Amino acid sequence: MKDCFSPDFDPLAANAEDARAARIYAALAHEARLRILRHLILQDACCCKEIVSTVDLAQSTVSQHLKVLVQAGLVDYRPERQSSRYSVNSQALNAIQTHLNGLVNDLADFCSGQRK
Amino acid sequence: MKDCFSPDFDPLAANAEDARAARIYAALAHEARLRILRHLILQDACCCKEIVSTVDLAQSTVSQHLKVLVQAGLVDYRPERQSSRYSVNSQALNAIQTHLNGLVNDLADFCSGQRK
DNA sequence: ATCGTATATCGCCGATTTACGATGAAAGAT
DNA sequence: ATCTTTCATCGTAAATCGGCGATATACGAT
Repeated sequence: MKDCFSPDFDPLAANAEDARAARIYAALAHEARLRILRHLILQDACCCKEIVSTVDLAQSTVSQHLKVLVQAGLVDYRPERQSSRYSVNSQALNAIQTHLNGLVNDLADFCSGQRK
Repeated sequence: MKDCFSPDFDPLAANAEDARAARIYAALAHEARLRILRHLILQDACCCKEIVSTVDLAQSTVSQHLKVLVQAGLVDYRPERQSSRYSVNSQALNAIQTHLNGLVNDLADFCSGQRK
């Protein structure tokens, strides 16, 4: 547990996790990508074409969105002979959940006046 | 609980929550705004100047970032005589946490092969 | 060898974001 | 009345995003 109340604690110190978290939040910040991600969650290891068929976007656009998700680490990519396979990276999803929980918990701690 | 396994469930149906969630994720998708938000969490009801002093950015830039957070609903804004007051909207923070939990839980349910 | 399919990438564009300095408004201080 | 402080907004420039069609690659099928 972070010691947020020690005298030299600086909540604004360069936070390496924030940089990574910001990239993941950015990947989540588009309705189409949320749809794609949810599809991948419920139907693992999809190919690009299948996703195109469920989203009203051009194939090239979907490919771009998938690339964003992959670069953020939220989705794993396995190029296959005929059709590539995309699947959710549950670790990354858990990581961003943890990051967000950290914010919310800080708030909860503050509201309850809790000290270490 | 959403019935994700009913025959006519469509995970890709237009999801009104996704639009709002995407806006909030976008607000979180910047390191400076994460810093600002964390500062507001640990030190409620800050004025703009105080935040400027903790982030290496121009006052106008900070003001813009605050505007993004306010428009996303993550931060409340109360213009004051001398110095405006910004404070975290815990409801919005909880809402986005719930949205993210929804994704993660869907994944967990899928992995465990759980059915209703 | 040619065709069809699936996919990634390129080039282009309009829109949006991010940053800054400058300016103006509101209010307290002198 | 005149400064000073605080803050939002405007204008601007650079960068990035989001979308599309076109194209290139890879491979199975004919």
